Amino acid sequence: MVSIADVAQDAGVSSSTVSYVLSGKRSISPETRRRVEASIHRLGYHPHAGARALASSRTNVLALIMPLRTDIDVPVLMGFVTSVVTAARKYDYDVLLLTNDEGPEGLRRVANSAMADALLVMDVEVDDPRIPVSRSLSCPTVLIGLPDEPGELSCVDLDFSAAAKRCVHHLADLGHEHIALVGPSPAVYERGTSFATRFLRGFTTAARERGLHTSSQPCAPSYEGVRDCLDGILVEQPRVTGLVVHNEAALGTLLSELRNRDMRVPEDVSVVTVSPDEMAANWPIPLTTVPLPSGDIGALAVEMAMRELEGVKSPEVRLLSPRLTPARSTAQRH
Amino acid sequence: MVSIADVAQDAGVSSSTVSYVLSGKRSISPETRRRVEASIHRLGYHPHAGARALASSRTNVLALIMPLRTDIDVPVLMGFVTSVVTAARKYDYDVLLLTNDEGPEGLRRVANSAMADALLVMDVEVDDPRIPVSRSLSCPTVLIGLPDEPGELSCVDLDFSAAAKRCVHHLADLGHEHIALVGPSPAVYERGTSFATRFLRGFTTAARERGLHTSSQPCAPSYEGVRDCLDGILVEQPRVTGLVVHNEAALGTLLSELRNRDMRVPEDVSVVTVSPDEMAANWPIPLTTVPLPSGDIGALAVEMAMRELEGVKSPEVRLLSPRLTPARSTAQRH
DNA sequence: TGCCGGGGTCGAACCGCTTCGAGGAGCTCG
DNA sequence: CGAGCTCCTCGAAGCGGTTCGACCCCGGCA
Repeated sequence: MVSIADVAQDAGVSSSTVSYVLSGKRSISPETRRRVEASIHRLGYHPHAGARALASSRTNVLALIMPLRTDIDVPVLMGFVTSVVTAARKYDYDVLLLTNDEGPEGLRRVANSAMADALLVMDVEVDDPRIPVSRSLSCPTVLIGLPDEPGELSCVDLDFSAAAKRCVHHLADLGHEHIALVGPSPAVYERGTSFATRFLRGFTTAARERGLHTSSQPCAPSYEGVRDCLDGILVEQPRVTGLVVHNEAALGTLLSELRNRDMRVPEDVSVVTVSPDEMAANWPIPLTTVPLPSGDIGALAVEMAMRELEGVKSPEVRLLSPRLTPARSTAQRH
Repeated sequence: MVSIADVAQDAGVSSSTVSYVLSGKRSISPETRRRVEASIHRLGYHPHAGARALASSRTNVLALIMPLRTDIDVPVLMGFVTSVVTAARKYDYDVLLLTNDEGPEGLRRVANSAMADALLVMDVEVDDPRIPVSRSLSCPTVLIGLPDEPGELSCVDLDFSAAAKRCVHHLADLGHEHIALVGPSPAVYERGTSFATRFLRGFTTAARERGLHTSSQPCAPSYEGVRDCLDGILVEQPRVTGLVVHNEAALGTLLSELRNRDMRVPEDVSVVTVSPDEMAANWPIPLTTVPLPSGDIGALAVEMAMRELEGVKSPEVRLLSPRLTPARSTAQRH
């Protein structure tokens, strides 16, 4: 392994000089800098990450805690993960990926053994056991999601309440009076996942404001789940003409099932959905969508972590405002 | 931060004794061990990862290099990622997640700066620039996928050739004589992704053996892509009664489109597909499937890396044999 | 001419852990 | 009774960086 001493010798300087060339924390004469950089390049020197972490108590690593669930929307999850990794690299950070099956103890392990400088926690629940732990950790933490009591922790998320309202207003503006929400899997509600409840609340609030008749049903992402969900809705709202779908995984099956039942989109029923950026256009009918900007959220989470590491920024809660992209799946009520 | 010296002092022993308690590399009297463990627990001691890596030149970290593509099957990718992380934890390893947009240089960076003990490379192409680099790295590497020349590197993958054959034989056994392959996105073929070509080869070979008429088309995962793909197939094989779908992302759209065209499954056309474990049952018609065991593959990749780290095992190529799970989407030809 | 100041470089201490050689205690055996 | 073991524990030397104080050299100024 080529070490800083090798570079120093090769360049005819001391190893501290090499270190300063690398970190830029002291001024170095142009000539020396040139020689050192040449040696670094020629020897293919890469600083030993462990040694660096030990000496500087900085790892240049971000820990990302990922849910290990099957009921969650996989593309959205993947969107977070890739955007976090990509954004982190821009700051010369790498990403350590953890699953939350270690529970809160996993956070403690990673933070206390100095494997990462900051924690990004995904899929936080309304009352998440990981929150008190990370608060006690003196390690900057950014939550992707919004718990009931963020306390001193930063949060980023889509403003799901506003997103739901936007969907409802869109349908109301088109004259729909009976609308329904196809929600996430029942399990998502049961464990108190924050975005689901926020969306539901936004939905009902906006519908009440506009004087709409509503129904809302969770929806397991299997064929049976979709069928039951639709049955449930039609019992509660036989005259439903507008559907808000907050369940990416069930979307395809739902559209098939609508056609099975001769409910044409958008002639008989308008459909508006919350789903990952790219997917909306790839359906037989282009869907009216509130995009879920997982890329933006991931990148923002990284940025907030960086600000906290620089020490310049205190924790904050950032909820991105939703856009709605109209397409052919929603229409004026007949 | 609580260090090994704190523990040592608390337990009334030297820090090397604490180290040996932790590593088990020398025998320790039961009484001493008990005291040390109590102190560790009471102080909440976690060894400093960087210091440990520096001293032992072992990081207990695996680097996983992930593709950053949109044309790849996201759930499969996610299956790899989660199973790798989960399996790694069983060996007390963590996972550093990299994207391949750093290219081969990223591998070198991570290996040379001693951030990981081994490399797991996903989505390898037939002639992948990362292969010569990782071969030069003296860092155990496991490829998920199968390049043309693995050389001294380990590989794990599903035997896609066998998988294709199994699909073909299944259809042939049911009496189908005109079959077609709905392949992955054109981009996947263009960049020489190994599994696509292996599958295609298996498909044609088996079909020839059985004397079947075939067509094969790549398929972009949009509605237009599916439509064009189906059009192409029907031009080449107007009498097609069997479809092999090797494109998870397009599957839903494809099934809708078949119904649009009044091609009933399985009465008019049988459909067999390669797709992630869980999904097969969640369609309106349960699908005959060759499961793509991403969980097994990920776990196996980790295991192989561990063997190599222990130094007991030399590189090897492991191709998992496919199973075929019959369901209602394939039937005897009418 | 002598002094001061600052840019550029060096040496050494340290970060927290692993590991190796050494050594003390207690035992057996000749 | 001492030599020779085994079993357990200790001390110290690294591992490869960062960082701080010290030092040298040189130019400017009184």
